Amino acid sequence: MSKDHLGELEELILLVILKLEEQAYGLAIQKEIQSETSRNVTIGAVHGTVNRLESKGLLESAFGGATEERGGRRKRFLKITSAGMDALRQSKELRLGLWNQIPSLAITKDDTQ
Amino acid sequence: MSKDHLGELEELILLVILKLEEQAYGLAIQKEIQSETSRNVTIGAVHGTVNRLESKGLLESAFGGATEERGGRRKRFLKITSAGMDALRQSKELRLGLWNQIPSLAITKDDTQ
DNA sequence: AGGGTTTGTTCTATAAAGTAGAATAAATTA
DNA sequence: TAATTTATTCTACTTTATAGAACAAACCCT
Repeated sequence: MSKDHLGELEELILLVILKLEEQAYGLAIQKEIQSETSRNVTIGAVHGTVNRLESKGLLESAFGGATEERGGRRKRFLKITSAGMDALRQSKELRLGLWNQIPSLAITKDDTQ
Repeated sequence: MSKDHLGELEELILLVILKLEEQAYGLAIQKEIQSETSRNVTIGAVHGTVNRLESKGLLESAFGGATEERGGRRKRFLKITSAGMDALRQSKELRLGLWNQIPSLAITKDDTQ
């Protein structure tokens, strides 16, 4: 079927949310993208994309409690759904499949952990 | 710096062009995407993206000669530039880096050729 | 309580990327 | 030169991504 693939920023944000685990919220995502890719994505772009992903059912959000002994508004924490994980895995399979058909991009043992 | 990343379809098309080697042109790309991903991208989408990639210097195009003993218009063959290869490699490094920080997505020897 | 500071999300406008398919063009065959 | 085949180009539209200012909610201090 068509139209189930992730946009480029959508995929990046899902991956960063997984990496951040319990500390995944808008500003943290923005900072993580900056440090991981030297790319300056604005906070509006992050939240806009997060909202889109939530409406597609690929992630869920919930506001954290107040009083973490700091000032500032409550954080909106993000969590990947199983549909979100499926989308990420599908994207990974697609790329691995193509890379491995192209000698100069194929995965080798150097790429493993 | 910012703004050097590939769109989702841009990356897919570059990879397919590499795979198709000397037979990379619009219709062949469309068919390859269909068979590789079960995704129906229209021919207009393919050429639009190819044009954008060419104007960014990530690929080059040249019309094939006539007379291949068939009917039909000349093919516009596509070839990745070194800047295009760099962009693909950078995209690969970014994903490998993130996947390998996420246990359930990390690359294992099963993913190698 | 009121004002200031910090931390974070929401909102509005625009640009870029992707979708869709009809129109058109160039080649061969008859 | 008309019909057929193969392929690109064109036009309009939708979805994604970019940008940053405006706004909100928590804390601290006096």
